[in-house]
Amino acid sequence: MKYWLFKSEPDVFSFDMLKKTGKKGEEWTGVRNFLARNNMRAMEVGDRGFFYHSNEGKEIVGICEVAKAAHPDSTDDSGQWECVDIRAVADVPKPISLAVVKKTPKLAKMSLVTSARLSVQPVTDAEWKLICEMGEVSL
DNA sequence: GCCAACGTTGGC
DNA sequence: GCCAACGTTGGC
Repeated sequence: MKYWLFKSEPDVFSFDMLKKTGKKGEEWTGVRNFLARNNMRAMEVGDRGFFYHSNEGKEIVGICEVAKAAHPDSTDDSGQWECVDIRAVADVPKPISLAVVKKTPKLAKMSLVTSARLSVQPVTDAEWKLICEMGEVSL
């Protein structure tokens, strides 16, 4: 199983909104970045990801999972962009802020810090474990 | 609201 | 195929 991080502005699409979509989840449309697209192509159903709120909050607030593998993005006319479906799995009881990530030596080289503008990022096993511990996530 | 960082585009 | 210009993102 691989791990990922999905970034979203909460006033556009928040983790609460994802939770409301239930088991079916939501199409993660609108990604127009090649690296992010490649990351999504590498995803498999059941892969897990962090849900990060940018701008507002700037913290990891939830755990989600890939509900559907990469497929054409319905909001794209050119046919070159794809998206996956994700669904909410659990809250992060103690959200992990960007400031904390930066202050934690083991997390300081996460993509979240080094590639701030990438909206879909890979997360390593070690980073995943540590953040789940720090956030008191129960899965 | 500003500005730095970075991806993308287009001219050569 | 390189590189400058431009647009967008996101942290502060």
